[in-house]
Amino acid sequence: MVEHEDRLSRVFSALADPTRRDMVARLAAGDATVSELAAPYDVSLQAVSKHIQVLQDAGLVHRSKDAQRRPVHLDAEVFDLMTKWIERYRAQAEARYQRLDALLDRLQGKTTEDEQEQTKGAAG
Amino acid sequence: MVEHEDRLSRVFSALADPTRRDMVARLAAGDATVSELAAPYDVSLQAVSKHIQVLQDAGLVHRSKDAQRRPVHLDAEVFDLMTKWIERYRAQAEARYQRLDALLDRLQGKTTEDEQEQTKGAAG
DNA sequence: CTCGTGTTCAACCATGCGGTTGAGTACAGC
DNA sequence: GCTGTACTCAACCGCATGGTTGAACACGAG
Repeated sequence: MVEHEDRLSRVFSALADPTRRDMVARLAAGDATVSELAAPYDVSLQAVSKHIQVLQDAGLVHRSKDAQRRPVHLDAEVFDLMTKWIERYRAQAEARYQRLDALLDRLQGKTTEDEQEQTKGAAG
Repeated sequence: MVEHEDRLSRVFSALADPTRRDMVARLAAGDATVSELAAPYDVSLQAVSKHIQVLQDAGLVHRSKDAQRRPVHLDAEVFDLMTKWIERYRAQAEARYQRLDALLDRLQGKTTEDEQEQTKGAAG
């Protein structure tokens, strides 16, 4: 029913498979046909074809036509989607961590009111 | 029992679920207990508990103890793992794309026997 | 000790996914 | 027009996963 998984989910999901990640890694070095991609793995061509379909559905690659061959090309722009998501929350988490760090610093001084004078907010 | 999936696979896999991504997003704003995390979703507490387990197995979070509560804390360092992987291949792909671009510049005027339609919108 | 709260464990079910094999499609070469 | 090559489609299988419910565990408060 819920076939309409959002893009990010499809991208992460596609990259969750080691074989598919390896394919992407190799495609980063240049386009490759299905059989070329399949060569290193001990699986059927059909399985590889399916993997490519998954990558394509995630928008990570697209296939063109060259006679019987179907050269696969990496579309690296989708990476931005992930990177943005990751960076957003990492930054948030890190900022929070630093605030907490500073807060702990301040609380440390607050136990003895005298030490409040120590301005250690610049630390870090 | 191939439970020994590599780290990267577990991270990508964990983040492939929208609910789990949302949890991570909320955890970036600060720690939360299981019930707090579960509140917005229309699923059982047990389901949420399982999600947290998945995130934990991926090294994205860890749980501490506070009486009966199990505050969940985001471990954002794992993001680096992904970012590094992504950046590595994106850079490679982009470099290649630029080389190809330069090559095409040089070959300009020389048409091959098989004209390919460039449906690309070029660089964003 | 008992009770309530917060969470996990266990069993179960439906769906999805990675793999297979077998058949079908598309194209180049003889 | 056959034959071989490159690939996809379709059906099937086993297992992992996300969900459920019900029981169990851990702990603080009476």
